[in-house]
Amino acid sequence: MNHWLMKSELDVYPYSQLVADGKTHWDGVRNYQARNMMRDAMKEGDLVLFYHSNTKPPHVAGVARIAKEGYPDFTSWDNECKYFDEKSTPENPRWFMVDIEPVLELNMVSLHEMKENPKLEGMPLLQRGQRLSVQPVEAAHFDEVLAMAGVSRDDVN
DNA sequence: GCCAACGTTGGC
DNA sequence: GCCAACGTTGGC
Repeated sequence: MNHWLMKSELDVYPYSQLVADGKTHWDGVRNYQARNMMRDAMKEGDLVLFYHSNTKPPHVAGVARIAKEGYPDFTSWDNECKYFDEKSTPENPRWFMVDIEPVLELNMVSLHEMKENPKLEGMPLLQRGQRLSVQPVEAAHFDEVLAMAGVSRDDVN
């Protein structure tokens, strides 16, 4: 199983909204690296750290799970949609998304705390200048973030 | 294929 | 609001 981190702006789509919705399609990603991960690497059942960006403090808010593997992002050919891309069509989709569902809300683990934790050294999220909204997470790092939130792997199975 | 200009992300 | 990082665009 692979592990991931996905960013969402708190005031755009918070973890609580994912809980309320029960499941959502992760549309609007328009970055090729992130697209490739969603299209090729994410597998159903993979676990995701759900991260709130653009808030104080930025933090991990919960665990989610890949509920449906990569498929074309239909908002990309909807010209009413802000994510419209004229180069993407149903016949030749340029952008992909996955579905995710909530698993467990976590006690907030702040970016600051994570930076202070030597066990998380090398985690992409903590690298200077990284901006990817979808990132891979090593299993050991994933477990350590869970530990910081006071839960264990067993709690998310 | 290079690279300057520009836009976006996102922490601070 | 600032600005570093970095992706994208488009002229050449």
